[in-house]
Amino acid sequence: MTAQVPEAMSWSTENCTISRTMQILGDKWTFHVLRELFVGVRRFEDIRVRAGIPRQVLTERLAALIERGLLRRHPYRLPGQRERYEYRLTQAGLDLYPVLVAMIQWGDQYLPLDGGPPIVPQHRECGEQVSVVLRCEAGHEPGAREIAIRPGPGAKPRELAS
Amino acid sequence: MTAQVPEAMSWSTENCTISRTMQILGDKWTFHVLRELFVGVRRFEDIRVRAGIPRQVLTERLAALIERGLLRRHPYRLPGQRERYEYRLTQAGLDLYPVLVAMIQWGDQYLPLDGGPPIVPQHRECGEQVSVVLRCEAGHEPGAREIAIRPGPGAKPRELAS
DNA sequence: TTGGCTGAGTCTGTCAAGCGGACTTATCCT
DNA sequence: AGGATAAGTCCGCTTGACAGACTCAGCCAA
Repeated sequence: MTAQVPEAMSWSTENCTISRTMQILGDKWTFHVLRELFVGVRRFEDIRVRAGIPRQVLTERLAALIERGLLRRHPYRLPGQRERYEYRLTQAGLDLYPVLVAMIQWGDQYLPLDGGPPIVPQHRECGEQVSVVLRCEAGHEPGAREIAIRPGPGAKPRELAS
Repeated sequence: MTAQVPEAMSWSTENCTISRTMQILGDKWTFHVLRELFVGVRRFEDIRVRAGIPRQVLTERLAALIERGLLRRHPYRLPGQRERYEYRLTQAGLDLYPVLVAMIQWGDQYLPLDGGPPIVPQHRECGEQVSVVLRCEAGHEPGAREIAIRPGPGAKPRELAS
């Protein structure tokens, strides 16, 4: 029943895609910032208040997301005020939609609220709800137990130095 | 061009599904732990070494994930050793596959490695690579710019107390 | 032209959390 | 009895989060 030595034990974790992605996203606040941008809130002060982030942390996270290419600063000007900047998702940022939608979907299933889901991703054109689906190249849509995460071409054998 | 007041500004963030999901997953280490479990590494010491997590932190994270219902402890016994416990994903945990796969997919696209992807999710039956797809109820598969995250039935108006 | 307002920060001191390394416990083997 | 091992617990240091005060630039109204 118990695999004596799981296959993965022979492979290094140092270049794992999940780790590398988590170095960018893997922070309590980063997802809150992204959520705000995805729902259309783009200004420093609005993001800060809605997400409840300490200013300093927000400053730092926005800078990091810009540096990583997920956001860009965009000048705007309200009538009778000076020019300021808002933050917008780049294509790389927008391509996190599947991650966000998958998280919403999981949360709605396992942490449901009485009143129903508070936020819903929808297709702009038809107004229908959007969800994520797992699909293999052959067109099957496997359930969770039919999937395995295996080493790929870039996998490195693990060093077993003490 | 700039939305003067984004629609989302009128809605509360307090019960947001992403926040609630992030209260469980939103931690630098939790995803590393989940990755190990998804690739089949289940034992405390193996997880600790591979993920490079401080023992204390691992202890705490495993306990939290168990309490939240994503993992369960499962007794095992190696020949000539006493009984110990390993950690396995529950159905709720396995249902995070779409989140993990979406993250791998994003990482492979935007943080590619020379040697190709180090880990690949595949369909056990046919061996083909699995990816996530966004799909609406009407069967369309919208791109990132065709999606909007809108308030749903459970959305609460925001309190504007200072 | 002075003074106030506002958005977007920076500065500062406190306190919790992460961290590496040493120590502990329980069981099995020789 | 002595040693090995998995899974922790304990300890002190350092890093980061946090709240709250302060700054800065440009615009407005008086």
